[in-house]
Amino acid sequence: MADDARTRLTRTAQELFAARGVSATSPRDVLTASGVGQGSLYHHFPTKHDLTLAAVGATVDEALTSAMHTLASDAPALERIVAYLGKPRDALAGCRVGRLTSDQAVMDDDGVHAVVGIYFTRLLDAVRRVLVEDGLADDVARDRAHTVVAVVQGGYVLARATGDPEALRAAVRGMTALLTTTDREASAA
Amino acid sequence: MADDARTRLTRTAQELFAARGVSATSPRDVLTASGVGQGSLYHHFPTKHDLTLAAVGATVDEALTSAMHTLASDAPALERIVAYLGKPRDALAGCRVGRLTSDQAVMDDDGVHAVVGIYFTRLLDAVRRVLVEDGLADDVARDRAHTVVAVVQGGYVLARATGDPEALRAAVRGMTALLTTTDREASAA
DNA sequence: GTCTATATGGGGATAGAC
DNA sequence: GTCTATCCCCATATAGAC
Repeated sequence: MADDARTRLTRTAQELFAARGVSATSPRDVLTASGVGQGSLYHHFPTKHDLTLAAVGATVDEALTSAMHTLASDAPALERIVAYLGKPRDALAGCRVGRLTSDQAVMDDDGVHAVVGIYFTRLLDAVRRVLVEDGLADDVARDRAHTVVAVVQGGYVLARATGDPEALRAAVRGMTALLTTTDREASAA
Repeated sequence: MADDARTRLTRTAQELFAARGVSATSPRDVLTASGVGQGSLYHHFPTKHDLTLAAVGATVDEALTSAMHTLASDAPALERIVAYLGKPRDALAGCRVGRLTSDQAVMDDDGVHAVVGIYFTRLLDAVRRVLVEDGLADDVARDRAHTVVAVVQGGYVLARATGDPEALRAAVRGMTALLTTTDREASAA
């Protein structure tokens, strides 16, 4: 049952949301792009909220799985952080989850907003744990985890604003340099 | 001439754009909130594009002036970077400029998009110059400038996603700690 | 479950008088 | 420069048949 109407609708919505955002995507757009009929859409998803929740939920699950995979490899802790920073990313497209943060349709919908919140809460916590494993104190690790995730999210913003994907790479390189330099210092101490 | 119709329209649009984004704000919303009449709006701004360009342009000017003020004080270079990072910010509101980066009405409008791009290009360049002044090599300074600005932008994303303004503060604290630690190391060398 | 038809409200603007 | 009236289109559904 991988491609019944419901699944096709969810997947199409995920793609359109990633490309244009939730607010800018109408149920009609999803119908047209998925090839599913109107009666079908409103049968499976009575309101746009329902469709949005399903699509955003699926996207968050996928993104979280991918991030956790990188952060939980058997490499040394610092290398996992560097790997997370350096993941290949479509900079000009923006983060499929982070972008939702300035999408009015998402911010106005408590259920969907909560799902986006959970994504970052889990991601921040995973990064924090890796940093603790690397030897950092709890509070320092917490702050630094926020910094690491923020650099990626902000890198997307810079790339989209300037139209230059290199802006994200530069932000990540700068962060990686700071982390690996600090590490050397810590080892020397 | 501080409060003729044109000025009031621009200022009202700036506020509404900051609060709800460009896509989610209609010319009608601006009319109503400004108290100006419909004929008046379409006289001064024939299309939404014109109104958006005026409002976003004004917001970018203000934001740039404020940032430059911080970055050009007579304090030591590193302190200016730390001051930029630590500026008081309304974390849950998001960056008035950065948020536009995922606003479809902005990304679809080349003129407005360009103005947003200029904001970040200038800001990044100003930060880079301060870092060079602090003794960093040109390419290292360029990367690190991206990192600094990205941390702020990403901090906003985290704060809005989780609903917690502390997320921005934590990201900034983490970055400040890394920068001041590295500095100590550099001085010791 | 899926179809076609229909409905309401707002977005973005135009027309023409004052 | 500003006013009121009007227009068309699309977003988001609802209705009821098959």
